[in-house]
Amino acid sequence: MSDLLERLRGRGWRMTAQRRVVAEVLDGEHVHLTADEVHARAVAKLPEISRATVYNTLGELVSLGEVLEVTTDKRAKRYDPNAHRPHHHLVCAHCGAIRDVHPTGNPLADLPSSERFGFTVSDVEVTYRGLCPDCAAA
Amino acid sequence: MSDLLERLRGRGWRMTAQRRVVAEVLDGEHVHLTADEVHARAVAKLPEISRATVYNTLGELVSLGEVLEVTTDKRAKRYDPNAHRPHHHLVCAHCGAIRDVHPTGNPLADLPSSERFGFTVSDVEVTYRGLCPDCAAA
DNA sequence: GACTTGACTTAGACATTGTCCAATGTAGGA
DNA sequence: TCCTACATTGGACAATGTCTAAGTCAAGTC
Repeated sequence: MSDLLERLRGRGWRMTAQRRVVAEVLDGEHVHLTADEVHARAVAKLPEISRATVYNTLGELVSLGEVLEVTTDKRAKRYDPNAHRPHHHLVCAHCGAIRDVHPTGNPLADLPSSERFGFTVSDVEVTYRGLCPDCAAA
Repeated sequence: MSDLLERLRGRGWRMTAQRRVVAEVLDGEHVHLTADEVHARAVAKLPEISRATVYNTLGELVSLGEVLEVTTDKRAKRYDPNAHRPHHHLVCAHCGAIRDVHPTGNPLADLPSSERFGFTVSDVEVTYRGLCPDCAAA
């Protein structure tokens, strides 16, 4: 919970009301919010917070590795506070619903060095696509 | 080459100059173009083509399964004409360079049904991230 | 070849998402 | 308490994509 705030303080973050609110919004939610949704919820707690600050703060949280950026669709980036447990995503192609999933296997190991073209590969993002039960029924 | 045009005609596409140009641009390029880049190249061949038409046509090509939509970064969607050979992507986190890669293994098989939450999973997109040789050297 | 029709294209306004900047405010140390 | 560097603000701006009304044209029909 406020583990997050503690960690941030420990990293030399200057603690402002705005940053606390953004961290709280992410910390309290186990969903995948867009920047705008984060802003909307932050405004509910602190009406004068600006959009630029939310973007800045999200960017900083991402650089610090506290939050993951997920780009499941063409629209907005989404922010996933569940950064400390590696996982991937399952997205409904119709309604956009997102679930966290934990596949077996290790995709990084599946990329032979002959297929790496000299890149230093550090990360892999797997997005499964399909229809959620509701959309499949419709 | 004009296989693509033939297939499209066979599917009842009304063949217009604009659609032919967009199909040619994609067909001739083995790279990953953004919608705007496709538009720029289409304009070179047919100056009066409009942005809306390029977007429409790209959308149709994607629905028909002739072209893949790739969202490797927050910016623009990219269009990959290599839709008939399944592959994944390796992206440089610094300069955005993209390479097609062919990992071993089958990520779809790695998602147990207990992790599918009732979804009908039909597709998987794997994006490896890292640094390309040039950016790693810098 | 001319006609007809409905699908296609166009230009530009609009929407969404994200970035940037100069002016102002403030957290935290001295 | 005061200072100062860092953070925030608000609004302009940029990039990407969507929508619409009006005009255009491909392809079938005669």
